Amino acid sequence: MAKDTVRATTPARTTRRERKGLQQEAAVKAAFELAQRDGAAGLTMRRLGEELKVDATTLYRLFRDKDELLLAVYDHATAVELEEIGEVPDSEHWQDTLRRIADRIWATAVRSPAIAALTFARTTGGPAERRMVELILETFARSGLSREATVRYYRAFADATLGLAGQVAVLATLDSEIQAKDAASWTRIYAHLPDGEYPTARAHITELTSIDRRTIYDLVVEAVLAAAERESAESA
Amino acid sequence: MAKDTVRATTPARTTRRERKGLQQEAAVKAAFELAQRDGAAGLTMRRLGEELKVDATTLYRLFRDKDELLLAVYDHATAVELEEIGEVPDSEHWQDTLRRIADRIWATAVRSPAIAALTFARTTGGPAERRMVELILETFARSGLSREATVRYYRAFADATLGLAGQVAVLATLDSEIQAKDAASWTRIYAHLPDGEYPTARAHITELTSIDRRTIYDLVVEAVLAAAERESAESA
DNA sequence: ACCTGAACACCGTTCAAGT
DNA sequence: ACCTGAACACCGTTCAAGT
Repeated sequence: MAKDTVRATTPARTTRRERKGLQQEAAVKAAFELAQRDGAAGLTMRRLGEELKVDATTLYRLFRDKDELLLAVYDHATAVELEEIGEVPDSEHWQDTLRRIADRIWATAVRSPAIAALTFARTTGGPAERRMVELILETFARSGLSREATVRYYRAFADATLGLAGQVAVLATLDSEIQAKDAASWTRIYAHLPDGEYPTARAHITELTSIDRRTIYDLVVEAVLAAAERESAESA
Repeated sequence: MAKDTVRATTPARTTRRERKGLQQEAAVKAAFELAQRDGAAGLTMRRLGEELKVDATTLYRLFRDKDELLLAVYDHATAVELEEIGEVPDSEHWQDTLRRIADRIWATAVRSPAIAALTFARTTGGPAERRMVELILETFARSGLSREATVRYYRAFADATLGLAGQVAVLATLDSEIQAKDAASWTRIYAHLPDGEYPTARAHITELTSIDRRTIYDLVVEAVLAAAERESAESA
């Protein structure tokens, strides 16, 4: 519990900047846990202040506004991802590396939907994001793609994974009542409509109700990897 | 200007249900325009009430809550998309139909970012959404895929396009200051770092700064279509 | 039958005042 | 030098009261 680190209880031999850094770290950690526990709606400046036993307005000396705090929290989540991905063995095929990365991005969205939902479309500008960019670029570059194509596929991979993971995250932050409604939408809508109205949807009702989001995520990831592979084979 | 339709100024020969339907329609249209004009943050119940010259709380007889209103607005946007897509000629290749659909989904996100950002991860349950589902399913089914694969690719296509379009939409709803920061992030971050730190990112800096989001969108769409084509060729 | 408006329980953020 | 707390300008939503 480093809760009180936001207060000036640090020893005298730290510079102002170091102290501020530590306070930010403590606030980010607390915000992360708060969002985890109480969801996106629970992460407010007042509640975070309470958690840190500090007046909410004090947080504005640590972060310019709530947005900046959110981005810092998201970068923290990315740092965790990177740690889980760990070292990339030299022998690992570039596609397998990307599959592992995609898997961790998904895991973050499932574990921390509140944070992911709030920031999936954003650039954090933080150190973890930079390392992640470097890793994905490096990996596509290994495939033998041109510089231009490497960047194109890096972006396709990053945006598609974050976009799809963002959807699950947003959904997970909604009321469980709405989630249930969303999950049952196929049967709810099509099971009780006149026969002629949506013939194709009705003909596929079994398949529509049984497919899961992770399958779709993997399908899109594989489609992007396959396209990259084909393009690198062509240029070789 | 059908502004006052929310008030009970309709002739006596309409049932209560018809009247409510008209009022809902007028509210949805006004909400759509309000979001267009003032952005996501501008679409509040009070402001919508003002626009319709009705007390904000009156809207709660038309929609259970703000979420329900939002979904109705999103369904309205989907209806516009469908109109723009128009009839699908029998001669059109299934991939070209899907390209046109993807293009209109993108257009909605660019034109109505506030609405798209608020609802891209959601199911509206409305009539336009049902017709859209029917159209996309129908089109994939034309490719000769199995029932199971048709549904798989329908979802991959729909989720990927909405996810990516959702990202541009969310970005477009942010302060223009933040948008500029986001757009310039590559040069801002990597141009001023020590040489050894992110070698791959630095080596790709020109390409990273020049790529645009629409190129990435099209790349992902094409990757999904190519995967569908290969799978349908295999099963044939 | 329909609509209003006061009220509740919140938000993010600013800034003068305290220690 | 640092932190507080009152205050501002908002939210979505409920419900008793009006016409």
